Amino acid sequence: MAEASDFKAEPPEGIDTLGASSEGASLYQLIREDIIDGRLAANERLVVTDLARRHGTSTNPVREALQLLRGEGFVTFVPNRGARVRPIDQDFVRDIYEIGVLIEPALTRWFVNMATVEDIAELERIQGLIEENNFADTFRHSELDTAFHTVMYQRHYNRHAAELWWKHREVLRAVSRRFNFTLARRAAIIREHRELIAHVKAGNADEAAELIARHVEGSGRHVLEHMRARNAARAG
Amino acid sequence: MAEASDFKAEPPEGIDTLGASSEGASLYQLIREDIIDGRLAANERLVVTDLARRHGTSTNPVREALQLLRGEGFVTFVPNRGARVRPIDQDFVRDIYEIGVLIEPALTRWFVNMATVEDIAELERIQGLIEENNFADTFRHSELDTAFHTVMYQRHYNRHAAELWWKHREVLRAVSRRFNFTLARRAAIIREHRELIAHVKAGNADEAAELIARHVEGSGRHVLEHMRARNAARAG
DNA sequence: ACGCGCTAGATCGTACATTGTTTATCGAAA
DNA sequence: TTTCGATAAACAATGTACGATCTAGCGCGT
Repeated sequence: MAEASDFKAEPPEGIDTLGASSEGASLYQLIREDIIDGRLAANERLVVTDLARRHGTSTNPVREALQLLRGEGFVTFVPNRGARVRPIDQDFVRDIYEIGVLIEPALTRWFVNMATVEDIAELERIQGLIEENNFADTFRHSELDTAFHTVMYQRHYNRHAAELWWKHREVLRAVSRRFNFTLARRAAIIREHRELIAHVKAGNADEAAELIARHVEGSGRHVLEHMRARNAARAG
Repeated sequence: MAEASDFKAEPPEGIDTLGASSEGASLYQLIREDIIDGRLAANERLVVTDLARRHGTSTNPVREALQLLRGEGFVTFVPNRGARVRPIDQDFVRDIYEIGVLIEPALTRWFVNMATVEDIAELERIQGLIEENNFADTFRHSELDTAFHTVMYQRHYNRHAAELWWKHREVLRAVSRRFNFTLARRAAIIREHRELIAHVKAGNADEAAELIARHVEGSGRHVLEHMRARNAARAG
């Protein structure tokens, strides 16, 4: 985590992102990304035979991948009628952001009290990269922003909460990648990140937590506005 | 929800508790309960062939059930080495309670602002049954207590949060069923429930939320103390 | 037009082949 | 004799193929 070119977002340690089997792993990830990135439409049927053919395997790995996705909430099942894509709509995104608003402040509070000099240096390094990039490459920004928050939550003792955050984050990252940042939002992100670092340095846990709550809420509002606008455009 | 004998805890609407396939459904539930109730030891290997034989099916339904459980976090997988039971230890329970402390107040706040006369009547009815039972039948208390909180969270617009709460609740219900309630805890539960109803009636959302936070935290502390004691006894 | 039955297609369960891992046994060296 | 190492055999996970069961959609008959 010291290379200047290192900006690929990594999950917090101890969280298994891989699928079960060698074949199943890629299948799981492929289908999942197809759902999150919107290549598979909402409520679309997931026919096992088709997926198997498309990915060049037999049906069994597909079935297991679908069950895994079901457990994670990305597909729904009706007995004897197969699987469907759970729609990642505004409600879904709103729900996730609201949970983030509740959980992230607590994670942040802990981080502020446990942050080392190296942590702060890492935060500032990533923040430097974020400002250097300055939203020119939105994909890169997305990765950097995720990395920024990962530094804070990575080592939290509540692995369950960290895992939850990461899973939500993966969805939101994919969703927000579809939109551009408004100028107001860009400014807010830079400002709030700087403020956050200042709070961490000063050890102001409460202020940091409160700031994160606003940060996440602002981020959610921003994405939801975009989704709403796009939906309106599509409908009109 | 009007019969006096109705005290079986039901999940909030819109949450699919059933497994995928007819056979797979029961398999999923059986294995899950074996894990939660502790009949399957922590980190125990889950051999597909064994489970299939034991439940009188072939391996495929077992594999799918395991993947489903993996997605829900009850089972861990290592490629080519199969599945293991994720230990439901003190850390796990603590993590879940801490998330509850963060989420439930928000759910409660919403409920207080949306509660109908019928909701309050239902709360009072269940509370009456709880006090009538007075912890004589701990299983029954567990169900009633779950029903009490379900009334509050059932119709929350954030389905994701409600679902999360329910999943956590199912685990905690099974864990806490193993222990008896201390007298202090019994008194606290009755008192806090009554207080909560009063807050709901008065429309004091903030007070109710704050009370729930304490309620959940107290419940968590109680269970964790029991677990700690049992572990100490086992080790000594 | 409406209902009934049939057929196409998909899910679900079983059986089997393949691949990788673990364990036990045997042999050689210390 | 013991210990280490290699090899082989048992075992279990993963992938493939197939048959049974269920659903849905279409056409036919009334």
